[in-house]
Amino acid sequence: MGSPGREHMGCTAHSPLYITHPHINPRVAWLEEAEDIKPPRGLIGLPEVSWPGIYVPCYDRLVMEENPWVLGMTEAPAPAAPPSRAPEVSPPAPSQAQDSSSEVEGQVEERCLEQVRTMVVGEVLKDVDTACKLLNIAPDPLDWSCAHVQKWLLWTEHLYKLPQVSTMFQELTGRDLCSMTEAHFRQHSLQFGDVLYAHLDIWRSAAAMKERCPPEDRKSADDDSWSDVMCNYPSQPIHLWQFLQELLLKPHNYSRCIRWLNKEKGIFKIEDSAHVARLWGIRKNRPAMNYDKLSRSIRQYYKKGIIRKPDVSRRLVYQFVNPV
DNA sequence: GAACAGGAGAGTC
DNA sequence: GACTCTCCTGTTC
Repeated sequence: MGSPGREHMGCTAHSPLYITHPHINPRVAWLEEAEDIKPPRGLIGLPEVSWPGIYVPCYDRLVMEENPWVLGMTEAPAPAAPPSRAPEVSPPAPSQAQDSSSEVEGQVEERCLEQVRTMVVGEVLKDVDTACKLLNIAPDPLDWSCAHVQKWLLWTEHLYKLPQVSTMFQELTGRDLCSMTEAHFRQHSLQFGDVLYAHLDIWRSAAAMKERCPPEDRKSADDDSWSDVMCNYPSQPIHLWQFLQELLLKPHNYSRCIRWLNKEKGIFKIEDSAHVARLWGIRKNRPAMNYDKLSRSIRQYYKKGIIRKPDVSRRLVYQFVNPV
């Protein structure tokens, strides 16, 4: 990708993500610094749902709760490899035994880290994919128009509860953004320039990774999210009902704001009306969108037979006439 | 007070 | 013309 600011990203013994992918963001690579875990400035406060592999609590959860195998492997290393010689061979000297045991532990740790790395990178890519689909923008910031940049800024503002920063980056294309250094970002927004720079860097890293690792190679990891992006690009206008279905199909990310009550019947509930309206506003570049307007648009579907109220009408509950 | 229902006009593609 | 946004009034929960 050859973006500025990438030159400093050297590969070090303490940056395993670099080993997996030499262009990965250094702000992501801090993950393995287990002894001094603290998020970089740019990632403080990232919501778990959005970047589950990056935020420290998520990393803990990933490793300890969702993947007990990691814990198990760390606490009880796999048995040592069988001896290569006959049993009568005298046991190794204490120092040798220690060496071989620490070597095995090292290998186990290495394996654990490798698997965690793969998961983290996979999560980052998946979340970038999801955002691309929702915003209808390309995964690579270099391809963004001024409108795409504004969408991404609004999205980032919303997701990470930043104050309004999009106005400070007007009239800039994705290429312009990518040519800016962190100092330039700070010039536009003294307080949050570095945060935005960090997020943009994650996107650039993800795009670089996709370039190096084409879809065929990643099929086993997350083929559905990848094909999502490929099917939705280039940009196509989206209908509200399609957008709602997209959210419903990503329960991992959006079940807190919208979820199925009965998927077979197409009945869903909007749990957080303001959030859904905000997402729709970002998607359509309508900052003034609210639930009142969104629900009016939903009601337009009544006549068209796309959405209706379920037989037992409940607040914030709707039904697709033709379930997914 | 929030959600719901629907009319009406305007904007965008 | 289709689709959505926006504003509005009135009703229901």
